[in-house]
Amino acid sequence: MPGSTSFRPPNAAGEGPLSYAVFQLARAHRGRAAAMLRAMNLHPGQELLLMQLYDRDGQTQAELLERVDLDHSTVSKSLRRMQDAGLLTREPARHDRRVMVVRLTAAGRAPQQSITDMWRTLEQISVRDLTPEQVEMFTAWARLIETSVRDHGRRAPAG
Amino acid sequence: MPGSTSFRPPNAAGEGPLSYAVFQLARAHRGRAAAMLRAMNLHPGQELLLMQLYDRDGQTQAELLERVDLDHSTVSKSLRRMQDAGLLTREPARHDRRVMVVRLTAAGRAPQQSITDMWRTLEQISVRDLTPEQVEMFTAWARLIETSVRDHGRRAPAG
DNA sequence: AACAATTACTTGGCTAGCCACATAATCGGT
DNA sequence: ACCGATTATGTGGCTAGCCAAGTAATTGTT
Repeated sequence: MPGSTSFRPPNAAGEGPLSYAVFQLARAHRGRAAAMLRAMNLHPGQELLLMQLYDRDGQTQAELLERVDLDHSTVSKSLRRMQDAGLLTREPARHDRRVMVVRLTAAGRAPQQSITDMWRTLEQISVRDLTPEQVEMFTAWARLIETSVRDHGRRAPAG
Repeated sequence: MPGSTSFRPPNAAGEGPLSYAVFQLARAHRGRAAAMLRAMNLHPGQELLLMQLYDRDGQTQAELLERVDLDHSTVSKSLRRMQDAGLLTREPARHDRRVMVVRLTAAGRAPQQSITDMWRTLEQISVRDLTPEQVEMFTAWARLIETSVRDHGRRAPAG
């Protein structure tokens, strides 16, 4: 969060107040997360991969890919850097030598608690000025909007 | 938005449901915006700089910087690429030769309407499943959360 | 069994974005 | 007038993220 002074929305943003708010909120949010992650020598995005591996170690790159929903090249490169950093190992599976099995090292398992704490802290900061009910509604609506944005262009859910 | 299939949140994300929702919403949102921008040969982020220049042409790099609240190096590099793309010109101011004055070219002014339309479209998609009242509340809360996240660590407003 | 199609992953190339450091010009105090 | 801050911008170096193209292994088809 470079400046942190409040900045004025451009005129055209008036066409999409919600969208603009989402943009700005996301940048602030990600910036705060990045700052906290830096303290534990992680880069934003890496914690999501680690969290998936905390849920189940030894996953395939393709499995991780499906769960984090990023481009496969992004995951491939991130994992390689995390491997270089000693957080995990990757080795081809026996039955299918295309597949890369990803396993946490001790160094990769170490920050689990810190990451959990980080999420909790970030959440506490975020909801500071909202009631639990408001948080509930906001979160539900955020998921709703996400679905709208994701599904756009596809067939309607059913009817 | 690579996969667009719905993916499962990792366990640790349960520590911050709102934060996780914000993360995912932002990625979907930005992805959709990026797709629309690509159609007009722009990269995400560039439209914000253009919008600022639509509001007032001939701004200083420092002025733009303050308004978009990014790192100065990011703005510097983005503007250079946009200059290379023929969207704008940069020349040192006379009275202060450190300062770079940024001006739109015809090619830079051209996509103004498209950008405005893009924002409107993105907004319509986003709010598809919400009532105007819900949109209003969501937007207000998003700004509130943004403020919390931004202000965290600074001194209280007064006392 | 041979060969095309698919799958899993890698690599190259690009932009966004950050930090840290460097440079140039202006401002301020003596 | 000098010389140390301050200001405005640039550069280098790194990661995240995308797309497009490439490689290697497995599956499917005939």
